[in-house]
Amino acid sequence: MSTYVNKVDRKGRVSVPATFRTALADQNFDGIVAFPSLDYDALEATGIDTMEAISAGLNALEQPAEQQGLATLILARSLRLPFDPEGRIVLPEKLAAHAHITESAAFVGLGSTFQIWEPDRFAAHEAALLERTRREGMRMPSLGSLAGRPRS
Amino acid sequence: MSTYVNKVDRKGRVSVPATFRTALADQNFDGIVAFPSLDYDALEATGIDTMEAISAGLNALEQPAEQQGLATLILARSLRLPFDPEGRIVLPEKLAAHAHITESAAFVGLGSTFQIWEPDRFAAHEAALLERTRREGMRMPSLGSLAGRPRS
DNA sequence: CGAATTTCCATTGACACCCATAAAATCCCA
DNA sequence: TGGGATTTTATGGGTGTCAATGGAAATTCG
Repeated sequence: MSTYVNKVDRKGRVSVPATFRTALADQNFDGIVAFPSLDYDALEATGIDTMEAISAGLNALEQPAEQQGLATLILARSLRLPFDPEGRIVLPEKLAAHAHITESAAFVGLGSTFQIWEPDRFAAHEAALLERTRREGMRMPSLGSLAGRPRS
Repeated sequence: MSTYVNKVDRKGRVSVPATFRTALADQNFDGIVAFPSLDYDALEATGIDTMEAISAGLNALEQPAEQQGLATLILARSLRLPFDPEGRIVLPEKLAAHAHITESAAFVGLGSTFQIWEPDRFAAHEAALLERTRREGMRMPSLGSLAGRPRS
C-alpha cells in the first residue's frame, strides 16, 4: 500500500520503494514485472509470481475465452525489470511513454500489486476517484464491507 | 474506545496509547496503518489486518466498481506507521497536514478502528455530533438498539 | 571499437534504535 | 486500607544505519 514518489535519473533509472522490494524479496526473480495498464495511462506492476500464476491460468482449459484474451494481452506486453544492486530498475522507453513518465514516478501500492504513474496524472486520478466516491455517497463506516467475503 | 491526547515531539513522533497498542499486538505488522479520512480533517487508523482484508477485496472480481474505487483510494493513501521500541509512531507530514495536527494528537477509539484528530478540532466535532443528536431527539434508552446484528 | 547498459562508490538526509528521565498507574503488604 | 515500592507510560534527545540519488568506472554487445 501507500504511494511513494521517486526520481527518474537521466539514465532512466528509478528506485523501487524499499517496502515494495522487501515484499518481493523471496520471489524467483529479483525485480518486478510491469505492463501498460489497459485502463489508464499508467503501468501495472507486480512480482514474477503473479505473472506465473496468470500464465498458468492461461493454460487451464476451463478458462473462458475473454479471460484468455486478457491474459494473453497482459503477458505479451509485460516486461521483466531487474533490480540493480541499489534496488533500482530502468524504465524502458516504451513503458515510460505509455505513462508519460519523465522525471519522477509515483509507486502506488494496492496490496499484491502496484501501479506506476506520472505523479501529476496520479494526483488527478486520485481526485477523480475521491470525487466519484463522494458523489456516490460512500462512507467510512463501510470500511468493513470492503473486506472480501471469506472464500468459502 | 476512549480518547487520549498525546504530544507530538519535534521529530513528529507521538505515542500511541498503550491500550490501542495491546489491542493490535498480535497482528502481522507491529504498528498501525493510517490514511486521511474521506469525511473529516482527521485520520482513520487501524491494524494491518483490516488493510489486508481490503486488499483481498480489491482483487476479488465480484467487487462492484464503486467499491473498487474506494478501496484503491484508501490503499493508495494509507501509510504503514511502525512502532518504535517505545510504542510511538512518526506522523508523516502529509498526514499531519490533512488533520492539521501540530503539537498534540487525540486518539479516538471506535472499536476495531480509531481516529486521530487535532484535539481542538475533535472537540468541535464532538460538540457538533452532540448538537445534532439532540436535535434529532435521540436518547440513551436506545443504546441496545445500536448493537449490530452478528454477520450471518 | 563505440554506444549502451550494469556495477561500483560516494553523499546526503531521513529514519530506527538506544538510552535516560519523569509522570502515572498498579501492586503489595504491614 | 493507606502509602510506599515497583512497574508501566509518556516524552526527549543523541546517534548509527539505511534508503534514495548522482556520477564514475567497468563491462557487454553489436
